[in-house]
Amino acid sequence: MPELPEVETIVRTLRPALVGAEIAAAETRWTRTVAFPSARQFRERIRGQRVLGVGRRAKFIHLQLSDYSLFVHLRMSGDLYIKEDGYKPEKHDRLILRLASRGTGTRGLVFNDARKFGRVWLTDDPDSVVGDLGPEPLSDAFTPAWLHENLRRRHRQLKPLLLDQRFLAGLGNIYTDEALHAARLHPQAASDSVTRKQAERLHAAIRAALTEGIRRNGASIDWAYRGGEFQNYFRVYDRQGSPCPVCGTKIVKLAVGQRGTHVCPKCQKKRSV
DNA sequence: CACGTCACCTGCGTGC
DNA sequence: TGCACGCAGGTGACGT
Repeated sequence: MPELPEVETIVRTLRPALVGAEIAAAETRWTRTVAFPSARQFRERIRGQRVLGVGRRAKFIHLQLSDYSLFVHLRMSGDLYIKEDGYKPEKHDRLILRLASRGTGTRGLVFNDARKFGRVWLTDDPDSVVGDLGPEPLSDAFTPAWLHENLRRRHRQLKPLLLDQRFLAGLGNIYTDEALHAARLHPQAASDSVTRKQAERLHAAIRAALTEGIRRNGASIDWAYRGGEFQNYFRVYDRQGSPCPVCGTKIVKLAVGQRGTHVCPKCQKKRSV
């Protein structure tokens, strides 16, 4: 589920509660959730680690620990939250880190994930997890010139390329559809057909969609507990049959690279505008 | 290299 | 009500 803005929202929520806490023990309730190392080594190594910082790289949550980096990827249905003392593990809790914080009792950092796609890594080599990612779309490295140049370097459909985390890191299905609509580009347009001016529009649209998503605390679909409200401001995503906010034409849903894709057939033409 | 297909999983909405 | 089916904020391994 979560894309960059949802992950950022989670990071901002967790940071004040986690920084300074000590991980007293780990309970692995679905061992495949631990991508690296083995579940047993994970439990051994993480015990006694202190949380020095909480950050984000693309859709990865990054906990800087005393001796390791802990990365969490929520994939489609994962969530990460603090549970207070005395909670009972719930149905889809896959990993629980028991926390010993100054003054308080034993809280838990819980990784809940209905579909079991989410993964965690505990490593002293961050690049082994996030080393192949493209630039952060909200960083200075992501410029209109960079986007234009690198779009032209490939011959790909725009949307699958924007979803490719090695190309650009953080976009998912929602924000890609939203950005392409705002930029008036068709998701199946060839990346090397994008003009300088179109790349500038796309760059601005990507930044705007993500920034707006963060400002609204992300989107909550089947996921109300975060209080995100970006879903109330979708231009095209999940709005098939409803009017385009720009021209009133009915939004159409198609499949692009096996992903549900939402476009305004009038605003977004395959052939350049 | 680009793209299609399937796999990984569970839950929910829809339609019969 | 029951049940089959399709679809879901993601990614990665294949095959062509």
